[in-house]
Amino acid sequence: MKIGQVASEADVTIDTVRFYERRGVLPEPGRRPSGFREYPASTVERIRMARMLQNLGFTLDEIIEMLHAHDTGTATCDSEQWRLEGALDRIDAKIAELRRTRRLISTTIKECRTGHCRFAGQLEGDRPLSRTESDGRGHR
Amino acid sequence: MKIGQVASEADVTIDTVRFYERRGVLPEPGRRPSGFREYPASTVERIRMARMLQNLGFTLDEIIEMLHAHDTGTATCDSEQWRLEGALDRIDAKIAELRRTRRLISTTIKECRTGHCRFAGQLEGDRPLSRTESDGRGHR
DNA sequence: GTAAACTCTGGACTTGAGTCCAGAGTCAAG
DNA sequence: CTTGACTCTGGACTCAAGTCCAGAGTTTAC
Repeated sequence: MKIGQVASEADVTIDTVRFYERRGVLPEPGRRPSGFREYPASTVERIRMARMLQNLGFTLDEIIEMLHAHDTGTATCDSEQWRLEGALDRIDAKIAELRRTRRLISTTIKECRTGHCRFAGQLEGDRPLSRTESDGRGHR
Repeated sequence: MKIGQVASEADVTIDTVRFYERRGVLPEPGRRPSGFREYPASTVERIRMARMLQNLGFTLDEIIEMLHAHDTGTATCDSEQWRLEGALDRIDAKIAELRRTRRLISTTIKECRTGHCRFAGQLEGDRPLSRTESDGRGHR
C-alpha cells in the first residue's frame, strides 16, 4: 500500500503517517525503487490502535513505548514478555479514575441541588468582581 | 487565600493558576488594595476538578464549557439547567470507549499468542509481506 | 503520451497548555 | 524597621502533536 491509502484507511492525514514514522510509532517502511513508501496492510491497524490510545489520553511517547514493547516482546511471543498488557493496566487505572471522577461530579451536582455547591462563591455569592464587566468576553 | 496557597493546595503552579484565570477556567478573583489576588477556598476544588477532567483527556475548552455551564446553571441551581451533567455523559462515553479499546487490545494479545498478530510484519526482518500466516507462534 | 493525481524531502508554522523571566511592589516575622 | 518570601504584569519561551508548504519526481487513467 502507498501512503495515501494507508492514511485514508486509518483516517489520518499523510502528514500524520510520516510524522508517526519520524516519531517511531511506525517503523520505517520499505521503499519502491522510486522512493515511494510501501506499507503492509497491518500498518492501518497499528495506526488505528495508536489513535485509540491517544484518544484515551495516552501520549505518543507512552503509545510508542507500548507498541515497541509489543514489537520486541513479539520475538518471544508466547512468553510473558508481551508488555502491551501494560496498556491494559493503564486502561483499567483510567477507568477507575473516571469512575471516581464521575462520583465526585455526581456528588457535586447533588450538593449544588441542595444548596451547598462546592464551587459556590466563584462568581455569584460574592459579586466582588468579574461579573461586573460587561465586555461579555466571558470565558473560552 | 493568596495565590500561592491556592496553588500549593491544588497542586499546581502559581503560573498555572494565573493561566487558568486568563483562559477562563477560573473567574477573575477579587483583589486586595495592594493588587494581590484574593481567592475563596472553593477555588482549590475548582482547580482540582479541572485537573481531574484534564487527566481524563478533556481539553481545557471542554472543561471551561462544563464549568461555565455549571456556573450559569448555578443561578437556578435547583433547575434542570445544571449542565455539568454533560460531563457525566462524556465520562460515560469515555468509559465505554475505554472498554472497547481494552477488548481490542485483549484480542490483539490473544491473536499474537496464537501466532496471528495483527501488527506482524512491522519490524524489519518481516518476511516480505507480513503474511503473518500460520507459521505457528508469533514471529521470529 | 499527457494530464491529473500522487509522493518525496525538509523546514516552517500552528495550537494547546503551560512555564519562565525581569523588574518592581507588598507582606510578615523578628 | 528591615529582610526575605511572596506577588504583580506582560511578554517570551517550551513542548507535544500535528499541519502546511514549495519545488521536484512518479504513477495512472484516458
